[in-house]
Amino acid sequence: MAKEEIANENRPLTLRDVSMASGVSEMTVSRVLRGRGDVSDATRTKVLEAAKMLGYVPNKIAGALASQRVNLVAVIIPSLSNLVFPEVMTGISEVLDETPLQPVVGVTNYGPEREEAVLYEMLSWRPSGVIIAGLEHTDASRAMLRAAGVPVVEIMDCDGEPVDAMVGISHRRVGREMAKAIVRAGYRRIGFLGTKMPLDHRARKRFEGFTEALAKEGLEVADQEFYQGGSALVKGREMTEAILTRTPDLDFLYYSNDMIGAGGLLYCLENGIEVPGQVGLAGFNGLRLLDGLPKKLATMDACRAEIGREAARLVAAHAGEDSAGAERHVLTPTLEFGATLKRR
Amino acid sequence: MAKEEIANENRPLTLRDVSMASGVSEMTVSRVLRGRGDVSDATRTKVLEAAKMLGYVPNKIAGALASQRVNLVAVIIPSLSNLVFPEVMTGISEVLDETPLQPVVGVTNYGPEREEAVLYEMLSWRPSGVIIAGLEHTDASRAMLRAAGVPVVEIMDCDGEPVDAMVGISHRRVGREMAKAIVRAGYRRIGFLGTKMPLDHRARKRFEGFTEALAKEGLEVADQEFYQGGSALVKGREMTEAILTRTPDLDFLYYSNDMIGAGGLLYCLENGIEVPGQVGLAGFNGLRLLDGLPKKLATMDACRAEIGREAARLVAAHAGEDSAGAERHVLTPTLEFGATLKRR
DNA sequence: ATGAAAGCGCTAACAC
DNA sequence: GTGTTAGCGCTTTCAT
Repeated sequence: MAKEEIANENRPLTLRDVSMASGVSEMTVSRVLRGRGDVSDATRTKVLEAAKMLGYVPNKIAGALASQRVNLVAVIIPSLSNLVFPEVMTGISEVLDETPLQPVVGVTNYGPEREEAVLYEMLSWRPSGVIIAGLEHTDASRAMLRAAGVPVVEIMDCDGEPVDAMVGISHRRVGREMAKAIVRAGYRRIGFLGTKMPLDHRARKRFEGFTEALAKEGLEVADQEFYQGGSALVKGREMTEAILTRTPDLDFLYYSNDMIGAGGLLYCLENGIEVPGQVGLAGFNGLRLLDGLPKKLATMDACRAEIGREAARLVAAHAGEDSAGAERHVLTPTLEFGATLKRR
Repeated sequence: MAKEEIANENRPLTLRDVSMASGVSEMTVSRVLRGRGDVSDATRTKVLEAAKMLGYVPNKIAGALASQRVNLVAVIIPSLSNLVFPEVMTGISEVLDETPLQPVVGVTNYGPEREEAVLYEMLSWRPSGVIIAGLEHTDASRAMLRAAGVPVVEIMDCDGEPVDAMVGISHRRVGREMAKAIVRAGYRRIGFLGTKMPLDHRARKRFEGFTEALAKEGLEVADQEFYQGGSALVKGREMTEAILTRTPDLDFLYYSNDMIGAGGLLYCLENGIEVPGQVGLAGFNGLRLLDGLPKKLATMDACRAEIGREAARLVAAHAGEDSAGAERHVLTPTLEFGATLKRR
């Protein structure tokens, strides 16, 4: 009944409503609700009951404006459908769950302009920190990140200069290591299959590292194939068929991600191509999702969850400061031979 | 230089800074930046230049408090790793991109208490709408949704009573239709394989619909197997082996999702079990991700992207109102026979 | 077309 | 332990 008396108007409840319902000052109500400062048990109980009865939900907008504090961390990633990014998110959440901080996700679809817009939008909410994928951003984006006055952590990649802190792996190195392992295993006629996306800098760097290391061995990529969109598994099949038809003497196929690698693997198995004897295969990412395939694909782990965790730790550790202290964490992916790459 | 003079202190820029830099009142600066009201071209240019030079990013917290408007839509889902939810998100973004609204994601990990906490947190930012997965929520959550005073759309499911609007499919019906198709195709010894999760209400409803329809045909599930965690593809293999070992005369396996179904399919193919002659298989979801498998798995589409789009449309259409008009949109998934279910 | 004043709902800082 | 006062950075409203 008291409830109806008070909440009859259809406007959101405020601290004032709780204050009136409980007969306690707004300030004390605020203290109780935030668990700050000393409040007598009697008062606390009164307030809590009133708030619960009314169904009061605090207004964080007003709170944030008054306190100049926002417990949000902006997380900016290229895509959610890439599988890799949900795993990064999981790592981030894991760590932030132990703190008062909350992640808020923005998705750029691999568009630099879109990234700029998303970043602008998120910064306008004055988050306590920013975690952003990649080191390549527009000048305007970099300027915003620098001027944000909060910890900024660029993740996934470490081939380049971050604005503030950085947590990632070297994709150039991933490409190089894989090339070396392939050559060491005795393969010589090597094909590359990847995405067409010119904006996927990390895939590009892997390719560059790969060709560079091959060059050192006096080799070059014998043939290559690129795709865009569609089901990765299907594309992996199609590209594999195409490249092997065009260049039948290839003895190794390096895929820029595990999904297309899996498609290629299925194609080979179905067409009686012996793996890894006749043709060796390798991908990138270490997706657990694919664990149940007929053969385990050679790959290199992208350290996704760990990158998320470490980035979140950095932001949490530097929350309230104006930077993440320019820390640089370089993780080292391990090569998994699986059953598609000879162990030399 | 003017920049340094003004931005020397290390505090975020405000409208006032832009006002002083441009010699225009705060109010007019605000109008320019929001594109509201009549402002002369000369003034507009002056303001825009000043803002750009300073690198001013508006403070949405203050803006939201003053205008009592927040262009955020809370989207609450159980998980990001489920593959299904990123697709829903894609549908939502697609539609909201055409509006001033922005999605903000909260993840509950299938925990009702966690959902309650996430919802409370998001509502405290006073979003313009809420899109939330499922119809099952704690009493407190339902109370919050009812009291939110904004459009609320419950998605994915339509077997139950929504708080406000609802966009989804009937999982009971999905289970029933699949059972009917299986029986019609002549299968009689039917096994069920699914998640253990007692909190995945939609999986539970599919199972209920399935057994109910079988019962109408005088049949019951001959054996069942449940799993929890781990790689779904691997689990699919393991469970399939287990159930076929225990009950070798099964002639059909119904999986509660496509990933474990795919694992089962791979197991059967490798072990010389003829599909769909000796054993038929079916899953649920219609994941395009799996398109390149050796055989296409029978499944029913969950209409993920379309659900996202429709929910976003509803929220957008009712933005500013205090409900989404209790609309109910029931989508009808179609049965895809693939190559693992005989076409009767 | 532009400006001045008031206040959104909360919290910091300071009284008592 | 509790209350009072004064903003936080914007936008609304009303004046000019």
